[in-house]
Amino acid sequence: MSSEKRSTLEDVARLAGVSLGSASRALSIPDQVKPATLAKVRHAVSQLGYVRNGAAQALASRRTKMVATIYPTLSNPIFSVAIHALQQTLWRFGYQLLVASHEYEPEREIELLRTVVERGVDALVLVGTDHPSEVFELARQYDLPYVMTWSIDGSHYPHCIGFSYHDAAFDLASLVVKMGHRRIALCNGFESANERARSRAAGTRAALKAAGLSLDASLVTEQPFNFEGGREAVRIFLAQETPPTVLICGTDLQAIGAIDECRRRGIRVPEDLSITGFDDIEHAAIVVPPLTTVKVPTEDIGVLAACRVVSLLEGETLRPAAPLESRVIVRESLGRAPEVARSSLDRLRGQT
Amino acid sequence: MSSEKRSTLEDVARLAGVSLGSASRALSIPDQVKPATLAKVRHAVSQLGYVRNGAAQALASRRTKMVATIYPTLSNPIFSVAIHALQQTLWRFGYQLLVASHEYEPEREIELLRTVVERGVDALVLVGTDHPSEVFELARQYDLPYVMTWSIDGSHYPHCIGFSYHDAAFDLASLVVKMGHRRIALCNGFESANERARSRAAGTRAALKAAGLSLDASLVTEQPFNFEGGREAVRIFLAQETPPTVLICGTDLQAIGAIDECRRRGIRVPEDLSITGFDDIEHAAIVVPPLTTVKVPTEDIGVLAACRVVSLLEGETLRPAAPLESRVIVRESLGRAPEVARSSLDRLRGQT
DNA sequence: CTGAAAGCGCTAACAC
DNA sequence: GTGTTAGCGCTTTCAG
Repeated sequence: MSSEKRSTLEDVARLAGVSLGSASRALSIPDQVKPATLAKVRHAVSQLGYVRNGAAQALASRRTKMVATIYPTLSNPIFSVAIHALQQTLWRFGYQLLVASHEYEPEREIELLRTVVERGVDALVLVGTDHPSEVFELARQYDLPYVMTWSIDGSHYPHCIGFSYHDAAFDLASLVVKMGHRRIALCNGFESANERARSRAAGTRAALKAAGLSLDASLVTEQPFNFEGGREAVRIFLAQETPPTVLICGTDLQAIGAIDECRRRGIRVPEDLSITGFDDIEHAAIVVPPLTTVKVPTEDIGVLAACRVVSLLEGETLRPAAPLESRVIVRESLGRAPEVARSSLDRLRGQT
Repeated sequence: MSSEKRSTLEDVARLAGVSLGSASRALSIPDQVKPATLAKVRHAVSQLGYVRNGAAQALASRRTKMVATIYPTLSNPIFSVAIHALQQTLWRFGYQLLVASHEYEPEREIELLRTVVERGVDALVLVGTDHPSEVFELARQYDLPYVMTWSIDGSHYPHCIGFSYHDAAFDLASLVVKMGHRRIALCNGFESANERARSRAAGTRAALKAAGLSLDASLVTEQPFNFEGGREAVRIFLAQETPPTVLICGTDLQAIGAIDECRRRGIRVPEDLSITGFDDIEHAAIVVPPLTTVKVPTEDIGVLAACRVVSLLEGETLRPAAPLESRVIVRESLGRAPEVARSSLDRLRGQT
């Protein structure tokens, strides 16, 4: 139990009166050793408080039992929930999770990946399909299996766990149109290096087009995926000659920020301006007014990505996974488009 | 740039025409090799696309350049922000962060720690001071330096980065008292294995005592640190004969849940019931009504913990850190205690 | 400043 | 089933 120095497998073997090899096997493939040996080894292990040396194991076996995931940010609850699910599930299979985040900077993603490769991981879980080519080169060079999460789109990557942002956005925008909105604004995230943002925009545009509408260029903005991004969008669009009647946001975080900005300015949601979100974070149901948004399969993404990674690591060949479901959640932040002149808003804004 | 198999330091040395040892030094202690050698090695490295093998390095040097942190949960934004700061800062010093969460189960914390030790980490960042004794035993046995975060209390651990939950709670409760409240309810987290929850309760009690008041046992509940916990507290306390006029919550998450529950029930905040939070997450300012809470030094905790860990790892001897600051943030969710009979509430509840 | 060489602790053939 | 042994790729003395 005590032992000043960390004891080694050799100590265990000696104490158990077996060879190094048997001791090793007893620990990693217990059903290939005689029960008696197993018992002796186990006893010695607990007596010495022995703990494997991961580095040595990794060096000799060429597997670290670690998988890395590189996320845009941990500050969006949607991501922390998925990461948690990922971690729990990997853990259950005996794998550790190395988490890193690049805060939406492609350069940093490469750096992180490089470090993580150097540290030694058996596989990668990436967010989205749009990555610098260096990412794929590194993965190939060290033949690291990788699974991509969140997005399932036209890209033909073998292992994607996610849903169609295009379709989800399409469904939501269709509802917006159905509510009578014609002057529709979009607060998206930055589309470069983010196929989810692009798919969302595309899905939105497709829905408008299906209704004979289109997205006015002056009613689209790219903002950070946080409260402030949504606030800024409200400021931008409400300063316009003819403000929109609805603001479609790329994330709930933006939408909640937008709602807050409206409250501060005395803009009523949804009477003066409807607002929609995306993700259905827990807060979406609580904010006032509750947010109309798209529920995405956050938890499942984490769990299924973990399962797939493990399968890949165990050498299974898997066919592409089916897309998961997303669903529009109707709450109060989306209302009918005002039929008449936007009198109250105009009043608030002082002059037209 | 290509190379089918991962190249080794030996390949680099050969290509550079130097010895293995020199190549190794060139990479880790560049200013102890002749510039010419350095250049040759660097060139070979980039030519081969060489990346160190972390496991081998760890095995030989007995340092992994990884630190692990074990958090209660990632679902509280206060934690994900701190973790992000921790990670960024460690990264800057060349360390990787291994993140794990135990969801407030002490048993799991031990398991996680064991795995993390086995994997090999150079140091630990723990949350709070209250941990199963196994945690300390393991840390000692593998002499892993550790720093404890968030809480600074009477416990005499050498490396704590945080603030006094007791004092923070004291300040907040003092304000509550000053606002005229006498019937005060506390929705705390589970106090076992959580000295932060205990300190908060103690601080609250101390403030009441200083005002000649005390916390009625029937007005204290332990709930999970999430929305639902706050909701439940509202249900419990409002069902009472004489409901409280204020609900002090252990986290903003609980407070926001409580506010939501009130809204659903038509209880006005703060007119019928005042509510306070703790943490000052970004949402606290946005919820309606905005939350009176305690701002805690989230970011600093991450950054300073990282710095301290690195210092320890580099062999510096540090004296205990000074406590960080917390500050009461006054917003609208805390109002004056109603002077008169709680007529409106009573009406809502049907009968007294 | 550099080269040679001895491990770090474990796994994975390979014989027995 | 079990013991033996040769590395895994790197760091780190120790001479020179």
